[in-house]
Order: sequence, then C-alpha cells, then structure tokens
Amino acid sequence: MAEKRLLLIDGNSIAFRAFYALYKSLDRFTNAEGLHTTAIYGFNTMLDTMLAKVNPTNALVAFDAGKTTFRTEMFSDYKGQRDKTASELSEQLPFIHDLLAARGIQSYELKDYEADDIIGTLACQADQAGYTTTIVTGDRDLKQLATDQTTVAVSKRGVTEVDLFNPVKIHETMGITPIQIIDVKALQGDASDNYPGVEKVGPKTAQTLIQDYGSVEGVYDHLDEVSGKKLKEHLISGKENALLGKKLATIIRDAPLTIGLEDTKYDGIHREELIAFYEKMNFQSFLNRMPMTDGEPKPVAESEAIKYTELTEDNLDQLGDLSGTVDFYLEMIDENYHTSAINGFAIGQDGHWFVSRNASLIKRQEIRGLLENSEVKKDVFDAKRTYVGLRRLGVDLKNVDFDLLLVSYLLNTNDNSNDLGKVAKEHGYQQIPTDEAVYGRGAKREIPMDDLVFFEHLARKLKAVADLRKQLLNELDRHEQTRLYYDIELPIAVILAQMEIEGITVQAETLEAMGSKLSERIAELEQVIYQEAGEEFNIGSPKQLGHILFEQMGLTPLKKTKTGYSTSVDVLEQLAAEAPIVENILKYRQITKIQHTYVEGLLKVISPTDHKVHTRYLQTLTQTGRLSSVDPNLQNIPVRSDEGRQIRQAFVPRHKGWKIFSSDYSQIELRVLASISHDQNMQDAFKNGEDIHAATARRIFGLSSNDEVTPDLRRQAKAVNFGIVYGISDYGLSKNIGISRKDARTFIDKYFAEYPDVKKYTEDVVKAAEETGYVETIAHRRRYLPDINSKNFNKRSFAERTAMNTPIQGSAADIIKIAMIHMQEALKDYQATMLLQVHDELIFEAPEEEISQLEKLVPSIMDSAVHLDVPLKVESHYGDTWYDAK
DNA sequence: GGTTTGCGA
DNA sequence: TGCATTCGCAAACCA
Repeated sequence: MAEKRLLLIDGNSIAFRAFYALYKSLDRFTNAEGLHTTAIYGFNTMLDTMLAKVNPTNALVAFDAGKTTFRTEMFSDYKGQRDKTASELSEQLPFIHDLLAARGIQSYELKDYEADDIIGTLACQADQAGYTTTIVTGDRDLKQLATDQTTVAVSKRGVTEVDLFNPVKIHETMGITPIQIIDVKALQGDASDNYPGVEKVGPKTAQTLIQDYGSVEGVYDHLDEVSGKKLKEHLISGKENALLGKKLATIIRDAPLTIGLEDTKYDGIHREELIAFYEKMNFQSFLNRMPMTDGEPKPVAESEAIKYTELTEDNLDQLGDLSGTVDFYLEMIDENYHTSAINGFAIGQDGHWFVSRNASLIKRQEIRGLLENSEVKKDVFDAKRTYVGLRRLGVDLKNVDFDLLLVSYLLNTNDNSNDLGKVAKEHGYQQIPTDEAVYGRGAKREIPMDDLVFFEHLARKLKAVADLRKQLLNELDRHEQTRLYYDIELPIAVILAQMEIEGITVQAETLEAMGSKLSERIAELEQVIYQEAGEEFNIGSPKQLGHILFEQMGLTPLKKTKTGYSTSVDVLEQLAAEAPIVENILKYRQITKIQHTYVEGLLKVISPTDHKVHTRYLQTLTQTGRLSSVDPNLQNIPVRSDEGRQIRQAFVPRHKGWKIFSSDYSQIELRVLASISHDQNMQDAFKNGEDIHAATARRIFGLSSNDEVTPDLRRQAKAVNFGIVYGISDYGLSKNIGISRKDARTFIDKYFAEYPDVKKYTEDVVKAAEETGYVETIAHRRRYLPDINSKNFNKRSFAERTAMNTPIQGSAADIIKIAMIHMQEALKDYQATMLLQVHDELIFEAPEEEISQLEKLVPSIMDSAVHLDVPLKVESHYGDTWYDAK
C-alpha cells in the first residue's frame, strides 16, 4: 500500500512570517496593479520547499476564521493586545487562497475556531488513519501536537528554514512531553495571546514545575511540596488564571470539521492556472522555475491517441487539400544537419497528419509546391535546421511563420533545449514525449525500426507545433517581441542557413604544412622540458605537470584548483623568473593548442567534396542573443598572437583572384553603453571621434589636455572600460591590470564620477531587474534573472552583473543581426558573399573588382543598422586570405 | 562526464 | 566575512 503523507499548514501564521521576513523588500515586491506580494511570494517559497521535503499525498492549509472564536467567548481579552493586521498584509490574504487553489492545495477555515484547531483535529485523525503528518507553522505552541507520526516544523527567521519537532526532540530540549507544553504555557501565560498565567512564573519555573508534577493539576495537588514561599503564594492567587490558560492553550482535537482527510488529497498543481497566477503576481522567478518543479507529482496526462496517415507515392494527392498554414517537420537524427541522415518527415494541418520515412517524397511537386510556395505559411520546429535539410533535397523552404524553437527561446532564453518534446513540456504541453525517450540517447540513439513508434512520434511532433502556435505567439506579443521575432530572428535564420551552406574554403595543404612545422617544434620543446625536469612526463596533464613543478622542482604554488595545483597562464607567468622550464611549458602549451585545436581540428571538418568548412551557428543558445558557432567554432580562430593568427592563412576565397573582406564594429559595446546610459561625457567622446580608451585615461587619471596618454595608462583605462561593461569589482580589476585593490577601487570611483550616468545606468538596470525579474535589449530581447533577489550573495551578485552586461552585449547582438539582414539584401546585386559573423565582425569573399564598392557599402549598412545617440564606427580590411585581411 | 586549460568577441 | 568582469567552444586528461 502506498504511504500516506499529510502536510498541514498554519496559513495565517505562515503568511504573517512570510510578510515580515520580506518586510524590508515590501516596496520591491508589487505586481502591475500595485498589490504588495511579499507574503504571497514568501508563502509560495515555503510551499515549494515543504512540498519538495514532504512529497505529500495529502495537503491542507488551515486559516483562522475571523476575530471571534470559542476562546474569545471564554476570555474576552484573548489576543486582545494584537495590533490590527497591516493592510499591506491583509490585502494579500485573498490571493494566497487563489495561489493555493492554483497549486491544487485544499484550504479550509471554520467559524469560531482557529487554524490550530483545524490542524489539531486533522492531525489526530491522520494519526489514527496511519498517516505520517508534517505540520508547518510559525507558532511554537503547535509543538503540543507532536506525536510519533506527527512532526511539527516551526519556521525560523525566514520561511524556508524550519526546526523540526517530534516528541523525542521536545523531550531533549524541554524535558517534557508535547502535551505538557500546554501546562507550561498555562502557568507562564502568553503575552501575544494576551493571557497572564501565574504572576512571576516564567518559562523556566513553569517548565521545572511541570517536569516535577506532570501538569497544572498536578502542581496544585502537590502545592505543599512546592519550594519557595513567594512562588506558592503566586500559584495560589493565580490558580484561576492557570486553569483558564490551560483551556486557552489547548488546541482542540475534535473540532466539528465539515471536511475529512479524504478531502485533502493532493494531486499536484493546476498548471495553466498557476502560470496565470504567477503572471498576475509578476513572479518571474517562479515562472522560470515552473518546468523544474519535478518534485511535485504532476498529473501525467494520458496522451490522447493520435491519428495519422503514412504518405506513399500513391496517396500524395491527399495533400491537395492543404492550404493556409501548413505544419512541417523534417527529422534528422544527428545534431549536425549538414551531414545527418534525413530520416523522415511529417506534414499536415488541423488534425490531418501525414508522415513518411521516405524523404525523397518531399521533392515531389505535391509537397515541394507547398513548401516553396511563399503564399503558404509554414509552422516548424527549428527553421534554420529545416531550411538546410530541405536545401539538401533541393527544396527551398519559403515563408516560415511559426518556429516553435525560436519563439520559445525568445520567450525565455533559459529554456533552450533543442528537443521538441522538452520545449513543448516547458509550455505545459504533455502530448509529446522527448526524443530521448523515443530515440534513446548517446550511442543507443537511433530511429525506431517500428513504423508505429516512429510515425506516431513524428505525428505528435507536428501536432505539438500546431497546438502551441497560438499560445506562444500571444505570449510573444505580450512580451512586445513580435517585431524582434518577425523582423530580426526569422530573417536571420534564413541568412545563417545560407551562410552555413555556402561555407568558407579552408586549404588543407596550408594547414598540413603548418602542422608538420608545429610537430617539430613540439618535439623539440618536449625534449628541452624533459631535460629541465630531469624526467619524462605528460606535459599535457595538469596533474603530472603540477607534480613536477611544485613537488619535484619546488616552485611556489600560487593558486589551487579543486583537484590540485593550478598551472594556468597567469600562474606560470609569475613563475617564469624562477625556472626556465616555465617559459618552455608556456610555449609548449601555445603550440600544442594551435596544433590540436586549430590545425588538427579544422582538418577534421573540411568537407572533402567542396574543401570548405560549414559551421553551424546556434541561434537559440546564448543568454544574451549572440550567436555561437560549432562544428567547427569559427568565432574563436586565433588572432592575438601571430603564430596562432597564421591559421587564418588557410582561410581563402573560393575563387582565384577573389579577396577576403572583413568589416568590424569599433567598440560597439561601449557605444551602446554610452547611448543607453545617456552619459553626456561618454557620448561626447564618441561624437568627437576621440579614442575612447585614451579619453577615459585622461579622465580617470586626471590628465590635462596637453598631457601625453602613455600606452600603459591607455591599457589600464581600456581594462576599466571593459570591466564596467562586464560589471566590475575592484578585486577583478586589480587582478586584471596588476595593481592594488585599493587603486582599482579609486579608478572605479573616479570612473563613475567622470561618467555619472553610467553609474546611474548600472543602478537603474539592477533595480529594474529586481522589480520585473528580467532585463531587455534595445530590440526587446529578454533575459530573466531568477537570482536577482537571491539571499545568496554569489548568486545575487552574478545576477546583478548580468543585469548590467546583458542589455549591452545583447543590444550589440541585435545591431549586427539587423545589419546582416540589410547586408544580405544589398548583396543581391553583387557577387560578394557574406560568409561569417564573429560577434562584431562580418566576413565576406568577393571578386577583387567589387572590393572598392564593398569598402563603402558594408560600413554604410553596418553603421546605419540602428540609430543610437552616438555614431557607430566600422573599420574594413581585405586581403588574399583571412590572415591578410588586417 | 567532469575538470582544466586556452582560444575568440 | 564571504565573493570577486560577460558571453561562448573545444581539446586533453582522468575517473
């Protein structure tokens, strides 16, 4: 038989605790209508914690039913001292009831009784029925309800931390049984409930008396044995109070409840209702955590049966009825859609789902006609993937309208799974299992042999896309992200697909020649290092290297990692003077990095058919809106050291006589900062075409206009500029430019003094994040920061830095995406082709005769992509290889 | 699969 | 008091 676990919550007491726990944040926690939400928020936090802890089968929250109870009947001053409940709290109580309803938790109150009595009665019934019960309260008096099966959890300062009491614990701490708590309280009285008890008898005396005589009655039966003349007198005169106190303090265990245990069944949240409630309360962090609340027993929706038709050569005519908006899904088992097998597809609309393993059917006019028809809207999951896959079949997908993956990413960058089933579940849709569940994972991942399994999964995927369309597009609209989606992200998906398919030519011979030379150097360095170490070891193993350097050779370990000594560059650089081996290790690291990651790595991914590499840009991954690049990553090809930079010599135009042409934004992030902060001083520097780092150096080092800005001062100012963008600390800055922490603090203070509106921006954006739970870019790209109000310093600080950085980095990402869209349109008249994007840089290949036009065209499009308060500056370079485009 | 290291903006 | 600049990808090592 299943275990029965009952969770009983003292509603008023917890609401009260929650309210005062967040009292200091009262003004920060309000919803759009100005309702304070501290108690609701705290209450919900407690629910999350306790539900996870108890995993109850039954739950109930008890409330007090108004001012008068049988206790006030008995003693008119009962609780008479209490201040009126703060209006900021009482206004929240109705919403706590709504919250409970949405969470599927029964709430209950009973006229003339307090919450305690409801809890006492149910706990008593539960004990008899064999439940394990947990009572959550802020009121220590409820400890009297503890039994072997019932634990009382009393919340500590906050609402999530609790002290647990069972009879054993109570005996250990007070030397009495739970029931005797009533007697102790009767003697000592209760200031908050406003009854007096016996004069001069406090907790200590009361406890000792009850330990000795068992109960109030016991004390009076043995009054002559009580030591202390005064005490005896007080006891005699206070007898009536003591007996009254006992009645008041006793929690009723047989209240006339109109419900029973069978009414407390807990089956998990009402998802839609709860989402709506969170939205109304502006509880972004809870919204973000919705998918993660796996600890709760969610109703596992029995998937409804789904009907579908297998498409064959012979029934393609059935697609003739499709019009308007068509749902389409292309299945490719491997992550890399440039090379993956194409395993099948699904197409249909409005309950008519067609599936097939035979991808070549897509080329048939009945299907191709729909996909290529720009009058027919298409709904898909992952537009870019679908474009590339279809292009491999010779089909040009047109007019994608709804991309479940892309919309889901824009709505919440945290939910960035690529698995349709997972994404659907994030949005409360249960009718589709994950790919992992159907296809397996890792080495076992494969398309099911069984048609029934595979086809059903395809059909369900298609239905999920169709079913989620309306809900998600509405949400997009509520986020004011409709334009971001239709004007930026959907067009950029097409352009990225084109760039990926085009690829960039990489000369294997060039890399191979470099590889041979590097191998020689590596072998030489190895010998020298072994010599210096006095033995052979694996230089690439941080563990073995640490052993050699710090144990064998006795160098000073400057930093430790989780697992041992750190041997990172900054450590080794500081040790370089101590032993010549260190320089050689640094060189060895640098060369092997180039060899393994770039020479060998790139050789592995050059396509043998076209001698190109075809990266994949991940459009729905980063938290800021940037792209990332994989297989290979073409956004981190070396450039800073010349040895690394030479890798770029292998990147060449696809035709002889063509050039590589590159344009990059100069200091785009600082310009964005100057614009969104409205800082006049920083804007002036950009408007006057000044070198921003030199200008900053002048300001923070207090140089006069004729003083020379030395390269070192400029370097330091540059570090401060970058630090500001990333949300700096004095510690980080001091480490970065090798100055004392105090000096770093001075620099930052001076910086904020010189750029006062930058300071204001950082404060404002954090404050806005605290209130709304998210930050936004200029194009309304949104990032939720669930940790922004965290009590954990680390988490909160990280969220604060992110709040400052994301609008800057993300707006820069918006800008270059807009530029790319304009660029691709303009290039229709040219042979030149856009090949790569590296965050603030676009790389093209073009015939030499177009170069002079590109030198005007590309910067003019890039710098007019958006209108900021400061000009955007673009620099261009070109050459025979990527290396030479400098 | 996690850790350390190092490449880019 | 603590902690201590953002966003990424990929390699080798090691359990």
